[in-house]
Amino acid sequence: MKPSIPRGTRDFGPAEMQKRQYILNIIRKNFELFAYQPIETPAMENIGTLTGKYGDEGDQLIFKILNSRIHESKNKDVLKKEFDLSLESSRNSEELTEKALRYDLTVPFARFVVMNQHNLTFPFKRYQIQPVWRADRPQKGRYREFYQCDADVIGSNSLINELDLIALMDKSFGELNIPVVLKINNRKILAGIAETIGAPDKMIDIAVAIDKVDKIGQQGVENELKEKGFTKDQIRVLYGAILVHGGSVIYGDSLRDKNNNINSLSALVNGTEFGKNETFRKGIDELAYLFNNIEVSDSKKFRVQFDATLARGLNYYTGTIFEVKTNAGTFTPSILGGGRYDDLTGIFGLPNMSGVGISFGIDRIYDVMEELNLFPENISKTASTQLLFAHFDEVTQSHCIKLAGELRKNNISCEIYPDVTKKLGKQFDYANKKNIPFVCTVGSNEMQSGVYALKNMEKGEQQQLNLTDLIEFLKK
RNA sequence: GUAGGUAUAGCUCAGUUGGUUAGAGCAUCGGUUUGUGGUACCGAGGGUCGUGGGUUCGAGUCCCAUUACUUACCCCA
Repeated sequence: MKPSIPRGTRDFGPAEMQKRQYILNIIRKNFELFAYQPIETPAMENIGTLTGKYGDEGDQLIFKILNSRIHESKNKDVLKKEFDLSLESSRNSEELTEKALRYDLTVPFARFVVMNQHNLTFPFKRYQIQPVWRADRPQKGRYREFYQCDADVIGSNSLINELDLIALMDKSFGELNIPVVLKINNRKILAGIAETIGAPDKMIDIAVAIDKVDKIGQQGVENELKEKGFTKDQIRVLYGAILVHGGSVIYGDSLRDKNNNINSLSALVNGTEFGKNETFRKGIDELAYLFNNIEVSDSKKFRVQFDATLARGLNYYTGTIFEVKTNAGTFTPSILGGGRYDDLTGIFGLPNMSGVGISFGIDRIYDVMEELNLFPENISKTASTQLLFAHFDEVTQSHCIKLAGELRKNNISCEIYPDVTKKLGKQFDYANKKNIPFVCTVGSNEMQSGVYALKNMEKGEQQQLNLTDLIEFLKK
């Protein structure tokens, strides 16, 4: 049988893992620095926990798990009926699939919070680093299994939490050395717009259409809106707010334009029909607060923009929404997403629990860093084995076991060439290929004298050292 | 769901208008070299050309189907 793995999934070899861990370590360190606490949840959830939270498109991308032992069911007639219905339309049948793989970390977190509400101190700040699964069609930067690194705080309405998360993003992307743009919007603004033009349930349609203005132009957006059933009048009013200001959907650009951001916000309130809508004004107020209070360490590396077209497909967002993209290179997918959800726990029976969080997508961060060549050069050498013991027979090999033990006591990473061979060349070649910088050759002479030959593989130099000196030398 | 592209050795790929026994580089193993690697030279193993059918005297090459992979749209990390 030819070995293979499901499409959209990947294996990671040692070289890739070293880079992935480099990214993970920076993010995890910052999560802890900002006082978020770790949790983990199961890979699978009961399917009812997940459905209905991600929007129609999202729900269809949930990986469902076929119930086991359906052949033992006593209700096969029901199963057959359910199966036939499932062939006709997209639906959930708990007779067939009562479990599913998690689609993100936020919804399982909300479920966790409700189940553990009496053991948690609120506001609760948690971080979670685990894989998620989506039944998407894989392509560049899009995987069916990938890691999310989430930081959320739940049980607090304060916009201080948003500022905290912005500082966390700034620091993390700064340390990863990725130049990024943080786009911010507020679902209340989108909701206010939808209410004003008399289509309160079509907020997502509006945002999705407007978001494409860069790609398909104003006319294209208009056509798409018409297709979605908007009238000419509605579209005209919409354009009044969204496109009139400089012809762009982006109002401010970076913190250096802080005033520009704020001015354009107030112009929206005072100069358009939308200003009369309370939800809209609330959204603008919240955004203005954030722009007035954002502090970032380096506004050249970390730019912040208000983007009125930023929508995000997930249903549960209600306030601030975040998205981060890199602005360098050709591969520029979103590498972080997040936002505020006012009532995600309500459906599980715990209302009035506002939360806000972000999710780093390390698989795409990896792809971006690879393209921009942002990994440190020495990354492959930093964590690898320091020394290989080469030998000639069973006697000298077993002597190496003792020596390796001594080195490991001193935290020196080393290994013994596992096969017995007289061919030193083979053993040196092995060290070479594994990037092991030192080889210690142990023959019968060395065993008797206690003085070993230590070779520096890079320089080709060799020196004679006893065990104590050997350890001292390698410790440096 | 829609539209493209690709499939030949472990890997990356050549393979001409259809024509003898399908090639190269890298990798692997052996040798030159039985206590010193990277280089060099010599040699070896490794292929039902994704699968099934068709056209033809003859198919890796042309046609049809099918599967897998891949890219873009949609949506998303």
